[in-house]
Amino acid sequence: MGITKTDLFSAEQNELANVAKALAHPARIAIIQHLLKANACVNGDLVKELGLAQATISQHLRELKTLGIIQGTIEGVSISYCINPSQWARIQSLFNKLFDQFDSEKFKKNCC
Amino acid sequence: MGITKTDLFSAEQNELANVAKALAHPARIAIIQHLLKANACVNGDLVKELGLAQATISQHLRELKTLGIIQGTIEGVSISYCINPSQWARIQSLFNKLFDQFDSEKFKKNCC
DNA sequence: TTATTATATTGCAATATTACGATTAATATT
DNA sequence: AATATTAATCGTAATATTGCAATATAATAA
Repeated sequence: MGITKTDLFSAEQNELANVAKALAHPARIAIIQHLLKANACVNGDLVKELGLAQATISQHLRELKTLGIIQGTIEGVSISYCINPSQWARIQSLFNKLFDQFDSEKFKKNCC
Repeated sequence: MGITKTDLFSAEQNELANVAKALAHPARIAIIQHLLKANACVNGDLVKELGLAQATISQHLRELKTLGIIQGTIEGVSISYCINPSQWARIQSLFNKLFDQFDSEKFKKNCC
């Protein structure tokens, strides 16, 4: 089918899965890393940085924007993008909540 | 196309994207959470826990196994699953490396 | 052996994703 | 106004993902 049965899972499980999906492409990882490194706004020179077509980059940017991970502000003809700090913090906490469920000590004794 | 141009990106970017892809489905999140919560091996009663068909669960388990996130050991007729602690730690560190690139102080002053 | 139980694999349909050329819309420059 | 620049959107092709019924496989039980 190719369609996910979201109703079977909790809101948090679905949200985490959606965030993970946003990170599930190296181009989007690269875009995020670029914006994190710049520590500020960056014009759409991403097309030159990554080796993908303008339309493709634009599509990846839209996905990240849809999830609120990045913001874009118009700057004349071009557009400046940056990480949305609060959403990025939220994503970090979502992942940390998952990672924190892991107790490595118990696993050492108990695991198959 | 539906095919990712992995050659344009670094090994680490591709690995992180692949790990994110493994987490990019609520059923796989739920499976991982279940195994983390148990803190031990769990027989394949996941089919009853989640509301998906046996074939579907088996497919999700295979994806997680392929990435080394979970392990399965045969236990008579059934199979016991658990988190692979070292791979889980590695995944955690991959994400943390990404999150650590974010300097919230600089963003407060500088962002668009 | 035969049946039962648990899981994996196969095959398929429906939908999603990735990528890009072409086009469009908006602003700048001349 | 005419042209150039930048980025979004549309349309389309190729491939991937999700889900399940049906079947296969493997181990145990009767």
